[in-house]
Amino acid sequence: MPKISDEKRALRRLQILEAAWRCFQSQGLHATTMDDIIKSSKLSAGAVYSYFPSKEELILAAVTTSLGGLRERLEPILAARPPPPPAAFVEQAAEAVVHFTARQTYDLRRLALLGWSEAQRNERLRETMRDFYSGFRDRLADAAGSWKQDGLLRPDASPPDVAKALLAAMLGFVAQSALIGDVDPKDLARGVGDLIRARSDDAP
Amino acid sequence: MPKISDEKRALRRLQILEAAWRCFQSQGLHATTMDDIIKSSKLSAGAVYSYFPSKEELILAAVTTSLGGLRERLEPILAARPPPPPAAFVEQAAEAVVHFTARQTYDLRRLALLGWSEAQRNERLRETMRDFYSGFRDRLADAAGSWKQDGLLRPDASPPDVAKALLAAMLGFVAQSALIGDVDPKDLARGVGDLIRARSDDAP
Amino acid sequence: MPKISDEKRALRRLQILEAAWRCFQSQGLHATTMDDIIKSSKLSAGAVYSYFPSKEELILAAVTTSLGGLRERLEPILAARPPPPPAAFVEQAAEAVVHFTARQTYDLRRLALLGWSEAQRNERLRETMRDFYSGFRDRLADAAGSWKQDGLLRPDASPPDVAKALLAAMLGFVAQSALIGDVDPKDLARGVGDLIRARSDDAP
Amino acid sequence: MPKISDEKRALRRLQILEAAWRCFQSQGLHATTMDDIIKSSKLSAGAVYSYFPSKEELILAAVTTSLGGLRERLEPILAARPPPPPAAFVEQAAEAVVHFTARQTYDLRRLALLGWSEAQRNERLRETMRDFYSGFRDRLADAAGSWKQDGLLRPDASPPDVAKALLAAMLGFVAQSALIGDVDPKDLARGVGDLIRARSDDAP
DNA sequence: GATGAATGAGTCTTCATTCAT
DNA sequence: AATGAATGAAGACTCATTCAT
Repeated sequence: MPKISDEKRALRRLQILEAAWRCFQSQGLHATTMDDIIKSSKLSAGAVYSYFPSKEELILAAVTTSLGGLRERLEPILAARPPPPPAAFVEQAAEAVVHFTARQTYDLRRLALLGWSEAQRNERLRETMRDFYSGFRDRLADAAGSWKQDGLLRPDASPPDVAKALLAAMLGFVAQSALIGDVDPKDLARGVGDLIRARSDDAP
Repeated sequence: MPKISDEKRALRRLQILEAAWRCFQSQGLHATTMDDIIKSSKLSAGAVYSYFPSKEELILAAVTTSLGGLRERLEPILAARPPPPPAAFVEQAAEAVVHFTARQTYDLRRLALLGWSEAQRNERLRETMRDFYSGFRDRLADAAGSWKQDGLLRPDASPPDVAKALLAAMLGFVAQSALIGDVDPKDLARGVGDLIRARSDDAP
Repeated sequence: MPKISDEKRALRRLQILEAAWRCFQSQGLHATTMDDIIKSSKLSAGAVYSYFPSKEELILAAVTTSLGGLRERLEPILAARPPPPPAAFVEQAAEAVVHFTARQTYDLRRLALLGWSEAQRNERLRETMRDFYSGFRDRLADAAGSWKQDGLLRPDASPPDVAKALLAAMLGFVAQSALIGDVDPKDLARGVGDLIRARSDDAP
Repeated sequence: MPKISDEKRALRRLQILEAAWRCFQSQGLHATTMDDIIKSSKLSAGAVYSYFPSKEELILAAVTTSLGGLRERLEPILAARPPPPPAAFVEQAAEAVVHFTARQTYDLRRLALLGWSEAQRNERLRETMRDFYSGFRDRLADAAGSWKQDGLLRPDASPPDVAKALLAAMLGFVAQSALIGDVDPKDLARGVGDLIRARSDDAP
């Protein structure tokens, strides 16, 4: 197995994936035909099918790869110890999502919504996403545990629930910015911060 | 003078809509064929098409009607003065989403994700959703204004940003519970509450 | 059987026929749906079907009735004795076609082309048309016989062939004016006249 | 670099066109389903659609191609100088129509009537036909001018009107032979000749 | 009788996938 | 290995006709 060939293969794969991202994002998963992707990738039908055996696999790969890229971006934020306090944390994670978008030919936020929808009827995709998001949530819970330890959260705070709230904020940021479009990470962080600075005796 | 009463017409319409909800939610918007809906509605193709002129219209109606029902459920929560404090507010709104779901033959959360995805490529649906969600967010901003006035939020809090954060929490609750499935309104409220009770001097 | 009812029936029939003419002429025979005709006639589906048991019958009636009207218009021209000489004859007949058109809500020429086409695949229509046109041609042969007797045509002229040529001129006038649109009866008569006045020794 | 040669492509195209001609002519334009043509062409639906993007295009191509073939046949007759005298001219042109028919798998006369009818509601077809027939008529007017110059027509004859009369004779020949069926080019020529030899002082 | 809602077979067209060259 | 022409099952939608009210 010559090395060049492997490299070439990886390149080709990416070429197809990028074509798929472009198409999916502008037309949606189902309205995109294999022919659209084939044309956009500048390869032949046979070539594309030799890399991805079906449209479903291609969708799965497109989403999985995308999620993998995001995970890499998120990693340093999640790994920081001590973690940045909640509002800053949310802002940094939202920035990662936005920057990831800007860097590539595709918009992660729109692709995410497509993936969520598809996950409703695609078992494998659902599992992939569940793993990704619950893995992320576990890391958030770790961060919350750390905040609690540092006294940033009260002793009776529930890190898993804080993680749920923070994941909701993140997912909701993605949805909101794809659907309405006028939210940026700073807005979100400010809103979260304002809530954190609220008079706590009225919070049940 | 129609041979069929307005009442009956409305009933038939609902019959089709319920069939559509059932199908959409179990198979997704595009994987559902008109024939699935026709069979499920126990009507003929022609009859279905006399109520909804195309699949696209049917999708639009299914989503719009659903959103309308949710709006009604949310109304009393949004209209309460003074509004319940943030965490309670979020809990009640999330409860409305969950209860709405339980009451009908369909799961609003799953349908919502399908709608978000479809809105990426359907202009009219996108507008409908943008109107709905930004209308909802405006009401959230009103509530935030009220909290500020009552001293629940600090004088320098930004109600629009708080609204963005709260909408994100709501949308994210929907996504998270459709994707992972183990969140309930109380978890969310507790997490939000824990954040609110956080030591604010570390919130930037 | 009350007389009013019969009159009313005839009126209704005509009302439907006129609707059919309008639709056929603007959309063609097959692109016109029964619903178009029903709407245009201001009657109900059931009512229309009580007058004409199928679309095919309606087409047949529309064409037959139309042809009947034309026959009446043509009759005096065909019955004149001695008949007008060839060019004048052609002009008068063409005028009858054109005037017939102007008098009604429909354009006989366009309807004729639709009928010719339909006659290719509708046995009954084909027979109706064949009867009509060959009956007309027989009358033209009579006129040609008369011209021959009067010395207008040479003694060796063939009245049946002259009739074929004249029928061709008439049918061709209809087709040409529907397809190109810039022919009027006077043009046709002048052209025919110019040919008749040609130097006959070069005609084989 | 296509896997299939241009030659083969042209052959396949013709294969489909011939299937379409067969079907159209026996069932009419609208009663012919794409499936009829697909079956008759021995190709698959997808293959047929890769050559003709819609039924309408196929109809247009069937008619246009057919007209093109006729034009070639007519060309030498129109190009002869001096042109044959009127009756001979008409006979030769009618022969061309008849022979064209015999040579192929289709009957040009029947197809022509279908095309005329369709042209009523199809803009592009109407233009194609108008161009074809008025182009042909222009050539007829040239011939008439030549006859006039040669003294075959009187000095006051109107070549454009003579062309209209001759085009009418040709179109009418097509219609008459499709509708009644007992006319041949010789009959037509004889009838025209008899008219030309008529006593001209009675022609207005 | 009259109405018009309902029926459902039939149409055109698309598109994921294959396989001969 | 690569190509892209071909396949054909499946989908959205229409419309002549019927029949319950």
